[in-house]
Amino acid sequence: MLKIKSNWGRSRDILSHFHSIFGNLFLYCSLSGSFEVSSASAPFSDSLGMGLQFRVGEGFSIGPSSSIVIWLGFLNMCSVKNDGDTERLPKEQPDSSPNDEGSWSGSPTAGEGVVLKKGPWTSAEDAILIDFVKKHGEGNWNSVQRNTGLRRCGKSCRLRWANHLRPELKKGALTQEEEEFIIQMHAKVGNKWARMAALLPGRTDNEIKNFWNTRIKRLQRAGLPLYPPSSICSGASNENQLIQIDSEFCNGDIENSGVLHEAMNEMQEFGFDPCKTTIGQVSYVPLSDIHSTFLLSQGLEWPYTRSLLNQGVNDIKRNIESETCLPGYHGSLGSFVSTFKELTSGHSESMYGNLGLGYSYDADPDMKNLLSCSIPDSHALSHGNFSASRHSAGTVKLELPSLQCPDTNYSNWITCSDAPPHYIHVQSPPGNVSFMPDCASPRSNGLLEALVQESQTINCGKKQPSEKSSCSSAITLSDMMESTTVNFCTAEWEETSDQRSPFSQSVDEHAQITSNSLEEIPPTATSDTKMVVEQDSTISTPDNQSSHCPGFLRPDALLGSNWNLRDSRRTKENSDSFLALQGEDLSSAVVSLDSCPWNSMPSIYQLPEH
DNA sequence: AATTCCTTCAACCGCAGGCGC
DNA sequence: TGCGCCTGCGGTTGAAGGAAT
Repeated sequence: MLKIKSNWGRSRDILSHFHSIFGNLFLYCSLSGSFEVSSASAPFSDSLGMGLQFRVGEGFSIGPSSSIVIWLGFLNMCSVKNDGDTERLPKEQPDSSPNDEGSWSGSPTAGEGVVLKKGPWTSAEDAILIDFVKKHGEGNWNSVQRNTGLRRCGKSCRLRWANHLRPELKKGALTQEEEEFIIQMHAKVGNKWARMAALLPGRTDNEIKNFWNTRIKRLQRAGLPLYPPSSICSGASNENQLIQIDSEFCNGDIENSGVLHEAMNEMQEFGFDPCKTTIGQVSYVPLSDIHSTFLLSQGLEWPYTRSLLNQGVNDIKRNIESETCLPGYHGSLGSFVSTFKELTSGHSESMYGNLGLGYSYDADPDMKNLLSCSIPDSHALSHGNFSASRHSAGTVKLELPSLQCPDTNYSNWITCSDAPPHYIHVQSPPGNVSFMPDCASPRSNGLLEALVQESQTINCGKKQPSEKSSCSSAITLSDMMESTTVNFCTAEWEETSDQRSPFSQSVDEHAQITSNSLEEIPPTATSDTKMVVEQDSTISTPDNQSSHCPGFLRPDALLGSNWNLRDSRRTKENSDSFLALQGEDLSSAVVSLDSCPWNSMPSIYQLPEH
């Protein structure tokens, strides 16, 4: 960008000089923003709005006494309009302007064979785009190239406008409040950058994404948790609301859940004030993550510390012993959450800890199982950071931690109510989920590696110095990939005499959690851990076995858990009845956690075809 | 001062959904 | 229903600049 301040005569000389240097370029004079014209003669007086363009060396005139301050950008690739006449000039060949910013080679071509430019935008291009948007509004981006000659594809124009040229954009670094908001939002919605950006006026999804990626790299390196406990806590501070929402969900009236809609609307319309608002004040807490969020809100550490979790288990066991079922568990997840909160309330202090990356392989099967049960749909969930926001066929995409499935179809995760005896009803999200080796591919963004690394870090931190040496080599990614298949819930309605709908009975009638069952969770070792994903199927539980899990499991909650579920069977009629109940193609699973032959689950590589 | 490493961020890419024909 | 176009989203890349050596 050159600044030329001159009277007209000198300006013309200068422009001619540029012309001699750059050839038959187009010089673009933006009259917006930094461009200023102190005076101009008649021919240009009506062009003082936007996008004054002229061609070097051609007959333009301006009053000889005019003094112009011109910010010049060079636009050597497109034809420009001149006094309303669109002039299509012979194409400037890229190789004729090797010094031009951006790239030409391999660029896509527009309809007229115009080679589109790639690479950084020039201010001249910006001005053209701004001009176009001012005249035509946003949208119709592909017409930018057609109407202005700007040799940028529509997507590029849209991106440039959205990320850089929009007048409402905030410049500068994110504020502390905005960063906190992003962290909390990420804990809730995962990598939904656009959604976050919509709630952060003046910020772009790209900006937020870059912030997050930078942040996780930094924290990864430092071995710090991704989610500060305070962030998570505030993210679910309104427990009552969560439970209320949850209860309504559990009543099955999802679509008409006023609370849900209210919460959703509130989230979308609450007019987030980055200076004042924290996400904790927002009641947007999708059901699918209520439990995990709640648990995390208790500062529940993940990996859960053995002491805490043992304590929690013991508490639950005591309650189980006295009541057989979880007290207060009346078919509502929220109720269970309340129960769990009560059970763990005395230990919340010890719960506060590492909420971030860190799935501990320091197996404590009891607790992991327990807590896996408690977190039905969590991105951060099991390991604090795994997430699977997209369930593409056959694979789980390991995206960075969030506590929530962003595209949660809330109806997909209704659990707990009206399940038959000894069953835990689980609905898995659409699409099969598996844990495939490609998770460790470079495309996986290194998250798995990060996870492993984090776990090592944490484990090392917990161990005595003498143990650290072994710690570092305790788990490697390859180890994990080779030895770990994670069994997801595969379930089927047991062929019981009761052929009623699985939903015809309430959980509080049937959910039975016994201390015995808790103790029956097999000891685990990483090498034995398996992940199996099946969909639209159920796992049966022998009647003489009680489920360990109080009703809300979901597959990815088991990621990294040490559960190995017994072989599964499918009962079509039960599955069909479930689907009929749901009225949509949802996966369902009834999971029972009996004393299954833990190693009999098929690995994900042996998934039966559905 | 030169080089390497690291961080940041703008921009590209592929994909998916919506829409009109 | 299929196709093409447009738009939006999320993942990824690579250039630029700063920090470290």
